Amino acid sequence: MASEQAAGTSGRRGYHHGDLRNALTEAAVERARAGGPQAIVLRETARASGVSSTAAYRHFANHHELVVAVKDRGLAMLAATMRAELAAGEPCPDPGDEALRRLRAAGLGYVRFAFAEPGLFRTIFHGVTEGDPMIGRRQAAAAAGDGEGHLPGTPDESEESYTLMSQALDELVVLGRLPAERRKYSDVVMWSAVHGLSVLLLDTELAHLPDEIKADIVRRGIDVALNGL
Amino acid sequence: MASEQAAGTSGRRGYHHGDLRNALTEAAVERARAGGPQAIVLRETARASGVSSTAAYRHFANHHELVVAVKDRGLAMLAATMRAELAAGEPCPDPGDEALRRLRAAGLGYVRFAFAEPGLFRTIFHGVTEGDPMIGRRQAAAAAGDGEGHLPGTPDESEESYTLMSQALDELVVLGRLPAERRKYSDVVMWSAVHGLSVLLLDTELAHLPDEIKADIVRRGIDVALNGL
DNA sequence: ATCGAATGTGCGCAGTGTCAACATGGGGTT
DNA sequence: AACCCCATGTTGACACTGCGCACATTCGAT
Repeated sequence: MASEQAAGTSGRRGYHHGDLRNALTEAAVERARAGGPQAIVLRETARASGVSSTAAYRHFANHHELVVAVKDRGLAMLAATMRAELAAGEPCPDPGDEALRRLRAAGLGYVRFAFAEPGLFRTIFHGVTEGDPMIGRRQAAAAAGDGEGHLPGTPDESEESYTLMSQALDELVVLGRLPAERRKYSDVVMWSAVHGLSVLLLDTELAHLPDEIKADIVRRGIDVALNGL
Repeated sequence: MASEQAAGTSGRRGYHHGDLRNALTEAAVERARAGGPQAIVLRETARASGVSSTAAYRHFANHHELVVAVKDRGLAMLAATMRAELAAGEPCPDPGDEALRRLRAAGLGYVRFAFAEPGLFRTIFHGVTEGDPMIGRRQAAAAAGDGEGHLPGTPDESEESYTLMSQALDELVVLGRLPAERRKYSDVVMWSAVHGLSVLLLDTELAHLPDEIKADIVRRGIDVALNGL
């Protein structure tokens, strides 16, 4: 049969695609962006890549792994958005102010991403019920308190979005803007604050509020968290 | 045919069930408790109620409405848990302290419910993409600022869990423990704080942390929010 | 007693995730 | 350069889902 498939992103020259795993992931990401995690359907993703449904099983053990691949991309984009937000504002002269600015910017970037890519954001935090979103790599060898700031069982490496906020907090401690005793769970609390804001303003009655008000709420929420710390 | 179905919860005497809507909802709630929103599958729910799949469509327009019914039950249970938490601690003599205690208890109850019923909690906040969790009743007739505390587009009536926190905040203002200017988005911020904590400690690497540490984090998170307000 | 509206049943359709058996051809070995 | 292996794709099928349609049963007003 000579049916040249309309090769979407990366062409397929012959029987073998050459880069199917990527093509599938990208197609899945596109679906997730448009319709959230539920929109990631393996068969259609394969179809969109001009390939048979079962071909996907050569690159993903099952549907869930496809979703995980999308999550990873989403996480990367989240981190990118946060980094962009960091780079956007101009640095403050005082190192303490600068660290605080970075922390605030990181949080703002987090929420901004959620608003800009709700489908991906929802996909990142979805379908747990047995180990998922940032869960997975490395068992929680959790024996409490390693004395330092980081608590065990935390998504350190490989979770840039988390790291960005955590580092800013470390700086604040070094610069004396945050008492060391209060450092302990600050990263999680900060993360939880911006995450809560994102989810509520996205998946709740509050989603109907006009954008300006949402922005006010986000500002207020972040300020409250920073003050409280 | 004389096949007496093993009528699960509420018996079915004959051809007509008598209370199918409730039976279906309860069965669905049970599935959701065990497996989250994804576990709510219409056909099986009908099967569990000893009834044909399509019978469900006499009581729910579609699968989504079944899920909504479960959400409503979940919301009610959430409120109940929060109320229980309020009643648990003994009231403080000073009215200001008491209001603060209530606010903290409400937040704690929220998180406690999330931990106690993760399946229901996840179901409550799930599958949006077009109007859902507390969204739905009444369009956001949102014209900003009615001057008073409540902002338009907020789940006031019918959302007891929200009301509990909101009322405590109102009391704090009346008792002079919270400046009126800062009242404005405090309810949303408080809600978002406890929601963020719940989600992260439930659906994230952090879920692997030992319970005591989670409890510490929750305490810290709530304290930060209260301080920040 | 009768008849219409609720309510429940069976069957079928489209679509999904997944498996097993088979086809293809690119790359390393000779 | 010829050869064969095995990673990669393909077809077909199974079990399951949500949902619509036509039909059966029964409850409650008349």
